[in-house]
Amino acid sequence: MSLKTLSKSIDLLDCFTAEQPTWGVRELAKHLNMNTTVVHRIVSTFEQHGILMQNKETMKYHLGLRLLEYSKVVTEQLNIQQYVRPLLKEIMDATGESVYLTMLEGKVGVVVAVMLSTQEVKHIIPVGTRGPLYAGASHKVMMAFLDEEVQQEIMEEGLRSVTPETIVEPDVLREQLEQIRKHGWCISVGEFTEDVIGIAIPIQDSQGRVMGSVTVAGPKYRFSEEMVERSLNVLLFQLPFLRQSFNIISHIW
Amino acid sequence: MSLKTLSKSIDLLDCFTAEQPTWGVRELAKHLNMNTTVVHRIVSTFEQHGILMQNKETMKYHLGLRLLEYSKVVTEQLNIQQYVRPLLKEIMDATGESVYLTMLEGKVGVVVAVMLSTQEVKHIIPVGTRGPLYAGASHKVMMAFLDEEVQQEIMEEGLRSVTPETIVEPDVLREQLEQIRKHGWCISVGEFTEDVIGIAIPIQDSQGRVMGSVTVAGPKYRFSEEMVERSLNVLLFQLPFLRQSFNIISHIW
DNA sequence: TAGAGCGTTTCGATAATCGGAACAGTGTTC
DNA sequence: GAACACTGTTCCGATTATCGAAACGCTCTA
Repeated sequence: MSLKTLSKSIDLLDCFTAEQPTWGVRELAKHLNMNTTVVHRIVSTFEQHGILMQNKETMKYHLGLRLLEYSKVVTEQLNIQQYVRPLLKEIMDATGESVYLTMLEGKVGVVVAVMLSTQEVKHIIPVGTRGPLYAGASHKVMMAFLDEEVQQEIMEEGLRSVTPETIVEPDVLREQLEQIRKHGWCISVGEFTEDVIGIAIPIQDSQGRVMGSVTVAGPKYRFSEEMVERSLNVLLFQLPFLRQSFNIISHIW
Repeated sequence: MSLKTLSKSIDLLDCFTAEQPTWGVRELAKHLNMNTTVVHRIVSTFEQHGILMQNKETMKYHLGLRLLEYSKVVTEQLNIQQYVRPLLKEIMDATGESVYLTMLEGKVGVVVAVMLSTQEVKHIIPVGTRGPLYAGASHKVMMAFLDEEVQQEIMEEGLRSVTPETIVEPDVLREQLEQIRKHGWCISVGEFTEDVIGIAIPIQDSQGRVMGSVTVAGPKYRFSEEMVERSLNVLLFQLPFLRQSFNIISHIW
């Protein structure tokens, strides 16, 4: 069993998104079908701990700076600065395109580290971004190596378009996953971000379970056949080092 | 009044630090003087929401990836990428040293953006780091412009050494704050990090209230008198632009 | 094989949460 | 300028969710 009060409080916290980062008390109450008093108590408790902050002019609430500290602990624990980012940098230098480290969390992928291309035109997805496992190379390459029953569950929960290019046909997706397993890598065009190509390889632990993926991504027009092949070679060359870094991480996790 | 359950749950979350990022259920219960069952319920509720995660081998818990998303919303809201970081970059380019944007949160300072020096030897403090207002240039420069009663409260709560150089004498501190108000900037040596010089200016809103500070920091040996003066000039030159960026931010916050 | 440790579950006693109503503000409308 | 609508906030008795000792199932050590 779980704590109802805490669970509701977290649901409330989840309302604070990039799309709507500020909320009033009654506004939140309406949105969550909760009593105003209850929302107020939750919100003021969060405020006391720096997790929410109140704008004293508009009286509305927004996420607090304390959350930056939690996030700092997470990334430090992943040893991202020390182990992973140097590897991403090498891949970025060799390809010239943005590189992403994505991790598996249940049935979603989470971007945990980025190394941005130094070119003027580049692909940018911020750390912390989450998305469904069926859209985009970085996610599909993880989904392909999950148990079939989990894949089935994801498809039964419904495939929704992120972009017009997102695969929403279960049969098409199933066949693609089959191909990804066969090749050991995945290329997608515009499935998660329009006009962007992603090339991804999975990272597995010593028992062969997928933990995450590494992706090179950039604007379509820069990815000739030769460039695709080169990117893939760079990724596959770095794979053993990435695996090793992940083993260090997984000892902590 | 505040919610006891939620308050305790957040206290529990606060145990997960860089020093001790993983905890067992009974271990946490002992540390917090709480019942094991209670801790277990809190922990598993957090886990259901991705805020904590359990290592299925050691059975211990650690902070979850969901926290990265909250942090993403915070920084996006601050429009740090868009407005602030380019300014920090200019300061870094002009001085060659690491630059920090710190914000005031009650009686602590929180690092909300960094632009690291490209030199081999550099000062590094990660985003999300918190510290008392009496230690280091970035913090003292904010404290100096607070109401006197708040300053008094901070001193009454006790001044503890962060490094051997930290000012712990209330009278010395009071005089320094006086000087900072007079000059409009602050230089400190080794108060927050040993052998590191920090040069900071405050950022105030249109009503003159301190919102944060910007700091140039690097190893002591690189800061000649000339370099100190140059850094200060760079900071003061960028100040109006930084203020403007902060005004944009404060409209949202 | 016994013991000590772990995370987890159960269930009745307990105490914290809930929520309607009212308060104190601000800004808008007529 | 008074009535209204809207904020965030506080109060207090009824409600119900949380609490916690004890036990379970497991692993690891002696």
